[in-house]
Amino acid sequence: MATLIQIADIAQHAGQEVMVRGWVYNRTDKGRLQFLLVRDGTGIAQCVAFKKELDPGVFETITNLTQESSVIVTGTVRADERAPGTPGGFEIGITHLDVIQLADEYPIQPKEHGVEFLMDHRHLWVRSLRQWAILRIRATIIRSIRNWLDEHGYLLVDTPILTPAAGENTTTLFEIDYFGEPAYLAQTGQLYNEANMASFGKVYCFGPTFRAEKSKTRRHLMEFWMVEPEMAFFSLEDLMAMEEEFVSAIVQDVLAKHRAELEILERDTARLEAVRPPFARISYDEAVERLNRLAGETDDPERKAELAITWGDDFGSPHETALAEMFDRPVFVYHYPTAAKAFYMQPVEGRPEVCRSVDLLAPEGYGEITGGSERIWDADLLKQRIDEIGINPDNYAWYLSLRRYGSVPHAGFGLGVERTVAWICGLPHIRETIPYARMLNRLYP
RNA sequence: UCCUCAGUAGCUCAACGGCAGAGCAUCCGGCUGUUAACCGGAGGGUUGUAGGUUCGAAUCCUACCUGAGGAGCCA
Repeated sequence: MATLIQIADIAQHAGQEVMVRGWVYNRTDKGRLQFLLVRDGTGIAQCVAFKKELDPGVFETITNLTQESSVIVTGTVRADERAPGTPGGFEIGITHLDVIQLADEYPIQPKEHGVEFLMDHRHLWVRSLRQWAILRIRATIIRSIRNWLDEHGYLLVDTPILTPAAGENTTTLFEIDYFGEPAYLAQTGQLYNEANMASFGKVYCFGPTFRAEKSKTRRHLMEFWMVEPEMAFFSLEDLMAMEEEFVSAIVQDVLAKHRAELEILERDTARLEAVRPPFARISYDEAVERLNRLAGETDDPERKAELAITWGDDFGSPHETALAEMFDRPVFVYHYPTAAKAFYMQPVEGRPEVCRSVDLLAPEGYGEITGGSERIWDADLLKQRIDEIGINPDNYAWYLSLRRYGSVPHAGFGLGVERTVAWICGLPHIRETIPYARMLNRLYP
């Protein structure tokens, strides 16, 4: 009796009679010889059918198989270095095959397609080898994030998705009708995290966040996943020390578990091996200097204009890319101008024009993957900042009150999962890092 | 929102003012080691939409729609 196996484990079954349940990834018709590539979710295996070795009806069935038909294959595993697949090197000599459903003509072929077509067929595209590799790595990244935090004393405390008021910026909120009242999809769990950290010390929230920004770039989604740790008694220096350990652990975990997937994606893993503490730390002041020095050194006027920056401006993506290229691993940029950052960030002592904030820029042009800060913990200062930027303090009454009941210095940050996946996988666009991307012009499927 | 580019067969593209084409996919035939197999044959089109210029428009012009790349904003 054939043993049901997973293709990932095919090497352990050499010489055995096995059964594989899955989908026909591709078929090559050589007349009296048929090659099937069958996927089962764990991998892809080549299955070979010789006409003279099979019942004529079964062989006929195989020659009529269409791409993505669902099948149960029975056969004998043998090592063969010619056999393609994942893991590959082994193939199944078919002795029997049952068709569960003969697939209609499948729209996605094993060849190049346009982006729009693939995104319209995302529900099928996720079956493709590249997408399979990416989404498996995504799952590991998420698991790795949670494992690291859970093992280091951080408590998962969920924050609401339906919220009564703005987290940061009212123009980028999705508004919904909450029984006649306006409500908004959360764009951060941070304010709630600040309440929760006073109960548990070190907390994190992890869920989808929503931003109605009309941005149309390779690094933006309307719905994306973010993990946000928040820690009591943490300074900016503590935050950077924690972040570099955390991010390095995620990268090293993916390297340890997904060599095959990274190879499918043709990722240069040497760049990932380098991601270990310590990461470089440069101040915003120094970053501006470095950028202007670089702009001064270049002869290309277009490039010069792109890199030049006046103190006080936030970095654009050419700036982030140029800064990140100066280092072989992620780099921290800290003490941003207060005016360019959110209202709740702690000003630097004696220099209130900059704040105790830090962004982590990924290498290879992947830009900002985390953003964090020390939070203002003094009640009067926080109230003053809220008044300065002109938001309604009534909406923040509970948040402000946290500063009256045992307020402590604290800090936290948010890490964008999709940007992290794009960086680790070496993808040019964030749309492939999430199963069903929600973008400016994309809500289907 | 701005700038640039592109929409032609199911898919990827060619034809750039004068007969609407190819490869892949599909269907039929051939092939016992294919790696996006190969060889022969067949079917498949309101050239994004609307208007204009012209004897004649896929091709030139205008508007709109859709998408891509970049910018801004951000994780």
